[in-house]
Amino acid sequence: MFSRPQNSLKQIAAKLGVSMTTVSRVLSGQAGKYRISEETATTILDYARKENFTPNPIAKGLRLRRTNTIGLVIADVINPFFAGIASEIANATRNLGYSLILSDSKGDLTLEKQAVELLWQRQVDGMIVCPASESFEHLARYAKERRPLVLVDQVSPEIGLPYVTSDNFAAGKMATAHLLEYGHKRIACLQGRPTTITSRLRVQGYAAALAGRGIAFDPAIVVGDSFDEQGGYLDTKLLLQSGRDVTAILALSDPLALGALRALAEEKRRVPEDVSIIAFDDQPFLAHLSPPLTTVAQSARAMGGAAVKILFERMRVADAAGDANNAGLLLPVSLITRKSVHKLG
Amino acid sequence: MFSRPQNSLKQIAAKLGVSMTTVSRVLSGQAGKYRISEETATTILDYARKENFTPNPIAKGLRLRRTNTIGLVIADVINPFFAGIASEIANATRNLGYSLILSDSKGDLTLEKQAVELLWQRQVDGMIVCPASESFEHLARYAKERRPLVLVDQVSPEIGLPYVTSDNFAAGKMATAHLLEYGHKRIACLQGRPTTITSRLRVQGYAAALAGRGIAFDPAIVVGDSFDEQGGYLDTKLLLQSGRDVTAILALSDPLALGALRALAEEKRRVPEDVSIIAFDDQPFLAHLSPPLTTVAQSARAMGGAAVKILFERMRVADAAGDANNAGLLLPVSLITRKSVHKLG
DNA sequence: TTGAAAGCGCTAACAG
DNA sequence: CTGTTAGCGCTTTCAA
Repeated sequence: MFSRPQNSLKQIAAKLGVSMTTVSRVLSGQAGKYRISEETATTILDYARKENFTPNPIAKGLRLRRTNTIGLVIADVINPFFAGIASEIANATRNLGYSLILSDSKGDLTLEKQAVELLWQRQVDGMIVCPASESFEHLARYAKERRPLVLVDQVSPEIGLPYVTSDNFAAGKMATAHLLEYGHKRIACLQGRPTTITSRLRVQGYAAALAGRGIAFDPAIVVGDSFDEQGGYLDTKLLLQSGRDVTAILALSDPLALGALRALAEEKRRVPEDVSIIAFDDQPFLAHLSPPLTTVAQSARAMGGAAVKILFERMRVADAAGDANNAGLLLPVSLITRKSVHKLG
Repeated sequence: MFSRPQNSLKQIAAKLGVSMTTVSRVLSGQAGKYRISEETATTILDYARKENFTPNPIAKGLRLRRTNTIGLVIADVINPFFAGIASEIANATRNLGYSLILSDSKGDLTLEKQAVELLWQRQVDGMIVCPASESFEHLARYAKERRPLVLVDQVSPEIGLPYVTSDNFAAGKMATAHLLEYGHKRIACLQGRPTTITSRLRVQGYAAALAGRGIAFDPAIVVGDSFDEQGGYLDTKLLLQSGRDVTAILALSDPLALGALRALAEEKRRVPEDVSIIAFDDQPFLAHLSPPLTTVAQSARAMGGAAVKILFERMRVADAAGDANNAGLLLPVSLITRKSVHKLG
């Protein structure tokens, strides 16, 4: 089919008058180990170089039962946060000599399950998944099977799989504390999908900060059920029209904050004079809004990088009697202060 | 290594008392063709279903010389435009039963070359690449070898490879014409990397629109050499401080527009009253800036989808005496009018 | 209607 | 220092 005929160990061996074995050994850097003569080795190496030959990874994979391939299933590559994770993972795995098979689950649990199964079938040596939803029990069996699999972002410590995520509790608490310091007492929270682990933890952090100041948690101003712009718009609108007297809004995602901004503008509330706002996930454009938005930043790159590190450690000790010390990593978050929080009183 | 022992055709055959061959045929839907008895077929199918068995794709790949795998090399997954393309490609290929091997070239030509080579080595059945730079001559040989490879975004018709990109010339012309209609005559252009095909075509469109109105092309106000925010900031700053009297800026990317906005704010020019601005690539947040930015939208999703269609067509006719009618696709762009263009006079 | 056997390209015992 | 051989899991002649 292609005009460039793939040549093989066998062909090279024939042409050079040596055995396949020798060629194989030289090409896989085992010349030293088998004490193959300098001369033979260079002949082979030169020829391979000239012909631009590399052993067929498919055949290798079949024989070795390892494919030098990592699977990544991600909820939604368009989302810049996930894109950041994916980018970092792509680079890190490449640098380690692995190829990346990417699967986008579109936030759909069924697709996610299929993707994971397909990837194992494809014999990936390891896998990273950003669970699409709040349920990842379907992944539990892989923990038992001791497969190299690490969870990112949406995680559950109980499931017995290594993971890396941000310290979402601290994030919620930190943002709320900031608002509190600036004199806010009525702080609404746009919570995103409440069944989501990240949402729950952030809201818990929010509640903890409030409790620290002796302020009651008011369920009426903790609202929302999606992480997107539309949700932020709608819930802010409802909140404002309900006449609840909030002086600040904590939006648990960037799109949520965008939606809130739109609602606020429509309702003629100035930001931050009338209503302060803090966003989550520091996308570059936040600095360019008016006003520039104060936000809680989590590092997608750090998450991706850490996931790869943990995964490869797992792969290394996979067959060793690894005692599966469950590497769970909680990455720190930081508050980026800009101009969307107003000092009260 | 894993507790779940992969079972194989051989094992199934043994357990069921039939031959591997039969199992293989049934499982690959060839039961009819070989007139295998209803009974045998269902037995095998049931067992496979129960055991959740799927033939090892690696072995299959080795035997069949086709891996059901597509390669994608992309300049930068974090860039939302490329992320959109990647997302669409991921979904489309998945729906067609293919897995996607992703490689991020980081906009680096060397990495891109390596990625492409590695992917062919990995025996991908087809490949899509978004060239990182203005040079893609290194891809020319694949055209000669008649490999299924399609270029996206940054393309060159002469190279003999099928491609899909936006109508960049029309895009530049359309945006400029809009400005012209609104009475602008001194229109600066933040051109991004000028060696880039997309930049060149858009600037040509800009020039054409100007020429259509008998306005001279002034090289002094067509500036810049990168597509990022920093570049937009710097070049706008210089432009303003040089005292050139521009009334509008055409920014050939979103980040460029963001940078321009920052510079404009610093220099106390109001948008759009003092200076109008049009951006490129419609990112969701553009609607949330103040003012909401008018922009030229190109559909990343459409590009990804089209690329996959063309690729699979190519793959289908790869060995047929395909007359290689060079499918080059120019996707239409559209102008999204918001509030950043002021009517003059 | 079914099976035996060869072989895809590679590596790893085992044997010198 | 080098080679022979078996076999990874699959599909496909060829033969029955």
